[in-house]
Amino acid sequence: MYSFINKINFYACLSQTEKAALHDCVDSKHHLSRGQTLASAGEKTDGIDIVTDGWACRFKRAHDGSDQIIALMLPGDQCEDVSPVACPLDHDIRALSDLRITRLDRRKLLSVISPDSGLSDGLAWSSIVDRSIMGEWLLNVTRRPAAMRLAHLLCELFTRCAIIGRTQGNRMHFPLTQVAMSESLGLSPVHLNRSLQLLRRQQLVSVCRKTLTIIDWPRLVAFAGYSDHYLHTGGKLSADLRLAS
Amino acid sequence: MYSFINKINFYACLSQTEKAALHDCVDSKHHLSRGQTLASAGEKTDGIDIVTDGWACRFKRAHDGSDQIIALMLPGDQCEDVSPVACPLDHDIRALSDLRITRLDRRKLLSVISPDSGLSDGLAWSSIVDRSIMGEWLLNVTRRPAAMRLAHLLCELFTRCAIIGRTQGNRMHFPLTQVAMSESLGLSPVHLNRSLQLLRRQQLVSVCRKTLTIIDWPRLVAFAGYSDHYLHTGGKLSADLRLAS
DNA sequence: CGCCATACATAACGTATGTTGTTCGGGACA
DNA sequence: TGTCCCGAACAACATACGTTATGTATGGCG
Repeated sequence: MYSFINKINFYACLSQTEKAALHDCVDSKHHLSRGQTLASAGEKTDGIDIVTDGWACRFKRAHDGSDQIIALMLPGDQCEDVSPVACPLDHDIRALSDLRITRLDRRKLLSVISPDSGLSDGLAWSSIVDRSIMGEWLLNVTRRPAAMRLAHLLCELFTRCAIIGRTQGNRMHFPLTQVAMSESLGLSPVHLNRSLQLLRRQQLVSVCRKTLTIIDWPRLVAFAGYSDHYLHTGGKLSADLRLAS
Repeated sequence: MYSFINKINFYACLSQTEKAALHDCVDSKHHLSRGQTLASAGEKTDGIDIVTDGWACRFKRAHDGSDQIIALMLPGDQCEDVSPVACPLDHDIRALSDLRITRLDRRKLLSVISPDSGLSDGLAWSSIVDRSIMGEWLLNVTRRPAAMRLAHLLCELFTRCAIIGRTQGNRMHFPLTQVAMSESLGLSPVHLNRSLQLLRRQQLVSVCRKTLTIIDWPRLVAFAGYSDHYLHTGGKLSADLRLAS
């Protein structure tokens, strides 16, 4: 829940009353273990589920049975849009690690949002950023070679973790397996492995034991051709990210 | 403008007053010719631009100078989200044909939307569908081989044109060049040409003189592994699409 | 300590797709 | 009617990435 408030607050300033109101919208809390399905295509959920701890992903199954991850969900991310309509999902959501979920009451939440408030703006921003990320992923998988693609994903994830205050210096908890990364990037697990080794050999990052360490942030950014514009950070993170080098 | 109302009305029922109110939100109208830039990355637009005639695209430039189209915009599609925040674009928008644009006043539009109205729901749906399309594109470019990818795109575009009432039987106006298609699908122009020829040889479609003709809709759908679930048509188009075979 | 499951690494080989360059045909325009 | 030019077609070649197969760590657990 605090990750969620952190994230919304990052994009638009929330008042104390709004923060309290959000807590009042909590309907229930759940735990899921790694690999479990959170929601399936076709389902309509009445509430709004928030990832409060752990990572999850949205994915689609392809004609050949392989899965493509179309979005990674970090703490603070929502499973559904905060919108008046409860739309049936067109994809599945799966836990990539053990997960804590907080379910908000959709009606209550909608009633709490007053126009021109920080909350209203923050939710709008969050939705826009989610979409921007998909656009950047589209560019990533179509135009960048494997290693660059991977580097770009790592940059994005490090930035997103910084936004919700989950980085420690140049390190962060990183529950993705190589298979999950390959499914995100449209690569085979083998080729992802090769690419990861390349980044390691170049002394750019190290990924091991569920920990991602950024060895040389400026060079990693250059290698990936990364810019955090599409995350709409507004430069608010430059200090945190400099720490990472 | 009518395409826009058509589209919103397809997803949620608009009252006569709401339709009239939308007309009142019109701020100005513009013409653009093919190739012109509608909006550039970093720009914030105060109004909401609607494509009323012609096609446009959102695209991003890659490190090697090539362009990736991340969304195709048909009549009725919006350039910006109808949200309280005017967010700087993270990509460019370009006219793929001669274009007519209608600009709505954001503040007026927002004030016209009452909660739990058809308009409110329709706009929410439209935004959800835009996002779903991106998710499907992500699957398309990463997991499907070239010809299947192309077939899938053609199915999608035919469905979207049917939604706004711009198909004639098994035909539709189709302003995309092969280069534009290749930029949408993450293929080289040459390989797109090969794929298009394959679909033609298989007697599935014919694309010529800016017209797309569906020769065999059921087989095209099967070949593409297409389902319009992600467009949330709710089966409302089955009649129109049967016409296409 | 030994068993097993899972994740990660490496190699050999095949193939889908990209690249370069050339040719062709049909509108636009003089 | 001829000329120009853009979009489309085609061929020869290059390569990045996928596939299959097998080997190596690591950690949980009785």
